Amino acid sequence: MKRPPTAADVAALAGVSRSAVSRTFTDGASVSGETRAKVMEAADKLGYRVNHLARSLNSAQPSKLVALVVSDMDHSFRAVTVDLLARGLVADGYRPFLLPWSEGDSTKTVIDMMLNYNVSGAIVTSDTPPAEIADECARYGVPLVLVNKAPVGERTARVMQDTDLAGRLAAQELHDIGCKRILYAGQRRNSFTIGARRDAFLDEVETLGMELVGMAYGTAQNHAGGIEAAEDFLSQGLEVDGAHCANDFFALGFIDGLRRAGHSVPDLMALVGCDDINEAAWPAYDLTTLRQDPQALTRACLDALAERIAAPETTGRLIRIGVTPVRRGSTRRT
Amino acid sequence: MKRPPTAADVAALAGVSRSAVSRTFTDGASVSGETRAKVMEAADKLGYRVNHLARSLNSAQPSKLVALVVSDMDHSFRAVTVDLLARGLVADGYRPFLLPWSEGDSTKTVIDMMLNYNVSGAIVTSDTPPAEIADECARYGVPLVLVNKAPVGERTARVMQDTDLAGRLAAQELHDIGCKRILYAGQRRNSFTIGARRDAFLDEVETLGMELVGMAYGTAQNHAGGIEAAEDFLSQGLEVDGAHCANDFFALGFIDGLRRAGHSVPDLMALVGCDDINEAAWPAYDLTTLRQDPQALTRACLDALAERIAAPETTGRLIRIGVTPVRRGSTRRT
DNA sequence: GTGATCGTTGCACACGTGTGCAAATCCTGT
DNA sequence: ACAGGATTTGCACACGTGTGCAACGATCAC
Repeated sequence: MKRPPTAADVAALAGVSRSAVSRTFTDGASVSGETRAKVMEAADKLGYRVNHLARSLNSAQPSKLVALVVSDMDHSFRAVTVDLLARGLVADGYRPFLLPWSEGDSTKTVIDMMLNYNVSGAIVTSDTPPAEIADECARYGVPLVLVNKAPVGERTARVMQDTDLAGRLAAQELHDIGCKRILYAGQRRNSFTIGARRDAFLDEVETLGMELVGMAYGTAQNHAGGIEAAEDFLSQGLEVDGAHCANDFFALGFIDGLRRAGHSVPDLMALVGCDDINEAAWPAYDLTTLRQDPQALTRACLDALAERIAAPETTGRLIRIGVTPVRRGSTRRT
Repeated sequence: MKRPPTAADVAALAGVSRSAVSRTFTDGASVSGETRAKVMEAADKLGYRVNHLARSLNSAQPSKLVALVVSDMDHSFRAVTVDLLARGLVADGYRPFLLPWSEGDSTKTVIDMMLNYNVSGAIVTSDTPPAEIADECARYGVPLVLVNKAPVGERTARVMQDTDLAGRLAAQELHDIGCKRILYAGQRRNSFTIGARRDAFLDEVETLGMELVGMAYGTAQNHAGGIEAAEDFLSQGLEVDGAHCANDFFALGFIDGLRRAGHSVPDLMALVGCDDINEAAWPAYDLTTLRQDPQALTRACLDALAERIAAPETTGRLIRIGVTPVRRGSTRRT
């Protein structure tokens, strides 16, 4: 097991100085075509690759490492987002570290990781906000982009859904098909984005002259939580003709919970979710929802990160991502 | 924007040599309690963190970086696996790079990434096998673990489902409830694991005295592919009482495709999938399947990787992960 | 008190790379 | 042929860390 070849090895074989090798692999450096050719040949023969770790040691060159702090990867929308973010980062020349974090985990590991490897930036897209992480980033001057999270610190950029628009659109969808008696189903203790969306929804329900008849709760914002919420709803004996769920995953569970009791959507009530995950379009559910474009979300994150890496002193910005209603069977009157 | 503090800064503040600082943060080094205390205080005041990039430059210490090459993150099982792998790696002190790769992408980026950052190992879990990646890893001596992929090279470890067992169990599940006329639905050009499982399935179908009536194809191994396969099946006018699908995602699509035409499972035919993704348990589908434990899969990968990092010269090994039948409504006779 | 032993400390080097600076080389115009 | 400029090259240093080696001081046994 021999160690990988270094620039010095290549220089020796090519009969030039080590500087020449370095310059050959540095964009915009001054090397003659002849030397470059000799170097390339020797490098190819030896299988030489520039060691980026050593390169980034030289403080002039930034490290190109970016931390990707993620939770709830089993949520379909999250998985897609992470995939797109990683792809985008790689395409832009960055190297994404994947740092899973879930409630209860120590934040120390994540923080150590970011600072020990002096990443040049971080994107945080976990639901429950580990404020410590943001604080430490701010303290050490690591550019930070938060996705769908409450503001933390002075200089962090934030990308989030236009929750106000989303909440209002959900209410309008129900209003448009003539709903009058409305239910909201979600988690009791909501995450930041979902909470804001719910508030906008409830507000618009009132504005449009519909009546909020009740709330149904589940303990998690996923399929299982939706089933619980359906049971909660049924146990209350409410009469309702339209509902909005915290997100699509929850809505699918809600539908399954209603079905288990012999009901069906939209016969029992019209239903609007949020996110437009792939599963929402499956014929078994055919869920009306509000599309949050993962491409747009991702692009905004990458732009914001690049901007903050270029000018770390900039004060934080908030970028809102729009939503589009996607009408499907769950709001189709039969 | 000031640069992060270095060991020299800490040494100056604490009034000791830089070596003392280094030794304070190195396990098993010889430092007196008094010096250690002074160093820790100074380090804390300055907010010093050891720079792991510089540390790993010293060839004695391995880099602790691991590449995670992944495709099809939108597949639920894949997302869960990646999450568990990343968690496990972080827990074991490694740092996972997330490298998305899909068919059509250049392998150059991935290979460059691994070699430029001289990762100490890599786990590849993309479906279509980029043999080049494995070849380059072998050439440069990067320990490699392949998940559910065809063998490549001499010294790569492989972790894969016991496809033979899985295929036979699928057939037996159908046989147990009295099926006689069997259908297989999947992709025409199968991935390695799915192909092997299909072969074992077809073999066992014959052994048990059932009849293979036909095949149905879709163009992708996901929900959309399953719908296509259902249409393909219906257009052939076959009579069938049991079927096995390439994987769960595909099976859910297959069910939806049959439903769209007014049929239902298991009334039209019994159905067995494979993987046991979360969605398979959803009441709308209630799919009988073969559980592939992601925890066991992940653990095996991490162990294999650790083993190969410790002794890179070892010849490749194949670790088989068992499967367990999970009986649900799709094979329940009404 | 003295010699031996052992834990602690600092110096200096190594790791692989980028780059400022000055020397050297090449090219061009007359 | 020669001056002057433009381009290329090599030297030496910097980046932040770990560690072998020798020196140093303390402790202990006699």
